[in-house]
Amino acid sequence: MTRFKIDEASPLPVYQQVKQFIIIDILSGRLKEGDKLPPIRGLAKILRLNPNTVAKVYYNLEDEGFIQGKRGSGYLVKSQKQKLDKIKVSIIEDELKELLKKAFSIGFSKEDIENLMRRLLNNE
Amino acid sequence: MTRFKIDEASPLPVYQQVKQFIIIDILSGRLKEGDKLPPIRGLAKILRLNPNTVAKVYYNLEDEGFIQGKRGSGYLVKSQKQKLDKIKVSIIEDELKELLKKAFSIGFSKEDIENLMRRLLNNE
Amino acid sequence: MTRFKIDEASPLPVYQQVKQFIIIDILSGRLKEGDKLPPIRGLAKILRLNPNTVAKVYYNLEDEGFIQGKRGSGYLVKSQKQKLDKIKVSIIEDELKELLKKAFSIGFSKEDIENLMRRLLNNE
Amino acid sequence: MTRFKIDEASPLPVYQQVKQFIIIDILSGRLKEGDKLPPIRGLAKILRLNPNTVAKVYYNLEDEGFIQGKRGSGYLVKSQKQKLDKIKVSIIEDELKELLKKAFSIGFSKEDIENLMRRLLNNE
DNA sequence: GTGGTCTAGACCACG
DNA sequence: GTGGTCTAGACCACC
Repeated sequence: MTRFKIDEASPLPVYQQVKQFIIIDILSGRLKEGDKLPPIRGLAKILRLNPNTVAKVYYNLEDEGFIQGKRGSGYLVKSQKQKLDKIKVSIIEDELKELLKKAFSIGFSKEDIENLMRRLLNNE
Repeated sequence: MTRFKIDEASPLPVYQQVKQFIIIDILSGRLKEGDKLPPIRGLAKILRLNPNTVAKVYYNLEDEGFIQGKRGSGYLVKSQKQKLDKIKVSIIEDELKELLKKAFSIGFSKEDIENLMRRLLNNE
Repeated sequence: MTRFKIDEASPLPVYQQVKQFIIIDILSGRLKEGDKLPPIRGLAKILRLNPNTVAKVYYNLEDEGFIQGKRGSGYLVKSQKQKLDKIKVSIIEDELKELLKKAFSIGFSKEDIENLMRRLLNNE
Repeated sequence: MTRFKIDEASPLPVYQQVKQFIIIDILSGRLKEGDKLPPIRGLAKILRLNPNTVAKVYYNLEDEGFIQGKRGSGYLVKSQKQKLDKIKVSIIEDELKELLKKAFSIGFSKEDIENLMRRLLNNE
């Protein structure tokens, strides 16, 4: 469960990476509503991070409504199934929009993008 | 020329934002080989930034081969036409790959993505 | 009897919430001198709490003189009628003083408060 | 500016106390839109706290929309004047409602409360 | 000089 | 055993 690798070289701060991994686990359904997250200190040990760093991840996720801390008994996955699909689509859609905007602004045509997309989707 | 807005709230550092804008201007052809970039202090004043910040952008762009500083006469756009197309494609391709990876990992199917893409390309 | 809801999200610890509810029951007269409190394990089961948590509540209430534990026969409500009115007033008075202090410090006038008070007292 | 005293004995965590003080300063107008907050390390030194503790306060206030961090140049007060009155009223109103609820539930009458209020408002 | 991230580790409240 | 708070101090990115 929650098996992932920290990229030391990444410009993205460690705590953001861990946060991303957990969000993806929730959105993909690998972590379901009511599931218990690993304890802060436990996860910290596994990832060889300082407990404070993992705590920061959990605070963040709680702020954003993905998980819910319970005094003395850990964190549970909170998000309601109905909302998940909407979140998923909007995350991807927003990023894709940005990317298209950028592509157009540097001179890509609609066809260029369609071709690139087709190539990527069929190659991997 | 080079008219853009800094997003104070963005997690992207200011100097990265400015750098992005200039690269896009070059890749799009709005800034052509040999064009003179605005002087550091001038651009800094327009954008209400510290000159150090703009200087950092120019050093970066010079490092990456987009522009060329000339003692006493400012910075000129440098890049050779042949390279531009390659750069353009690889920038967009890399980001698109990342995005697709993410989409798949949270459960999108190939069809989901094709549908989303079609919708975005036709709507705006 | 003693029917209440724990607010998991509250910053107030669970045991404090339970304690508050019982004190209010005593001050309001719903629990009278000599009444028997539910057994620790029984109340814990009803509230879906750890018995330790309920035990802590009872120890606290005993410390503060509201109830009295009797070996083998549970806890009884203890407090003497004379004291109750004084306690009631001082609890409310202390909290109200704090609130007024706060209101004044952020710029409320005496009239603002009187108006707010009137509105609340007549509306609900 | 921002002159306050930490209550070591308070059950309220230090960082919450500092946060409260700053919010009150903003709501009262002592800190106005655009004002610069003391640097994290500076305030930490004055209050004899660890910089991390003050940083937590600032992160919190930023989350709640009261202030806005600017990379490398500190935090500014953000909140828009129009909103302030609304926030002020709702903070006090919510707390007052809770208090009245409690008072009624332990047997206070409307008159009891009006009398208490009158006494407090005229005494101090 | 300023904030952002991270580590190491202590102490306490809660369940 | 679990999270919450706090300290001390390091290192880096940004302005």
